[in-house]
Amino acid sequence: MLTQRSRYALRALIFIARSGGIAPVPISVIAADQKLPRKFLEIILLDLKNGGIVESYRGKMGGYRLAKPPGQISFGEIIRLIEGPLALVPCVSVSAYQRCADCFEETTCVIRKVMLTVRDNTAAILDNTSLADLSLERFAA
Amino acid sequence: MLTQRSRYALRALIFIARSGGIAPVPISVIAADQKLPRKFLEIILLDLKNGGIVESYRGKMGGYRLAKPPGQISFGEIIRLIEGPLALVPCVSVSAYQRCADCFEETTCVIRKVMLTVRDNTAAILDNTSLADLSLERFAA
DNA sequence: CTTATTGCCCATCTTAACGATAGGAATAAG
DNA sequence: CTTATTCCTATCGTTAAGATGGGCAATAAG
Repeated sequence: MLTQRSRYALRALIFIARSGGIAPVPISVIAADQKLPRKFLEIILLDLKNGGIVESYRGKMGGYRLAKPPGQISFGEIIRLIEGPLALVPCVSVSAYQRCADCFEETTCVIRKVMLTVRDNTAAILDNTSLADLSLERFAA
Repeated sequence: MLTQRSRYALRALIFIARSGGIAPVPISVIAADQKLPRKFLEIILLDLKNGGIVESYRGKMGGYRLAKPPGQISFGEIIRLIEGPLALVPCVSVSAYQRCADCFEETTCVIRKVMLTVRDNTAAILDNTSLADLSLERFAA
């Protein structure tokens, strides 16, 4: 299961993408429309900013805007940034590889083989779905 | 990421499957061979027992044995039992469906669509891999 | 310059889950 | 009876998750 943070991040970004103009979207607008806890969302958007997914503008007329074209922001990137690796075990993570504790032989580990397949499938989907693929459909989650 | 519990469960079950005889395998043997914390493993095996995956025998010559043929014990079943649903969001879980909080319209939610695809792919892999598919290869995780 | 608006930073809080360990009761084999 | 084993209950420390509140800093409008 994803954490709330990730779900909130996805919803906020989709909302921003759909509001997609030149003008940045203030956090209060995002929170109100998507019914997300305002203060909590602040922290998440800050992470998204530090991760290079959104840019922010302070002061009057400020808010948040996508830092890249929506087609270049994939679900995979968002989830990796907020949630961590997509992999179910550390030894099959591409972005955050780590040998499993007490692993005998990684190359022949059958658990690893299965988990690697899962990871590759998951990554293929999430990395190939971007904020541009969402059209105008309504959403939540 | 899976929890340690799930990894331990998988390793223990694979070990039992490979030791696959009539005699039950005592927890101490599993823990020693797989280098798992004995007491912690106890709790996990108890869950596996209550979940109908293993059966246990007390007293001398006691231990654990698979409750079904290895071909009928899938990774999916094990992980669902120990870890919870495979789905990344509650609204796409088959085994533990739950409407997402603050969801507007489930049918048109684009996040849901993507997550549903991921879940189906993941489930297809994990439900079609069983303890019988592991042959004699060495493993860890 | 003043002021309203907005993001940014810091601190705090509660709750639950995770990972793990300890001790003793039940039970079965010899 | 002794010994080996599972089962049950309790406990513990740590961390993450989810969330809120207060005030500072920047910035644009007037």
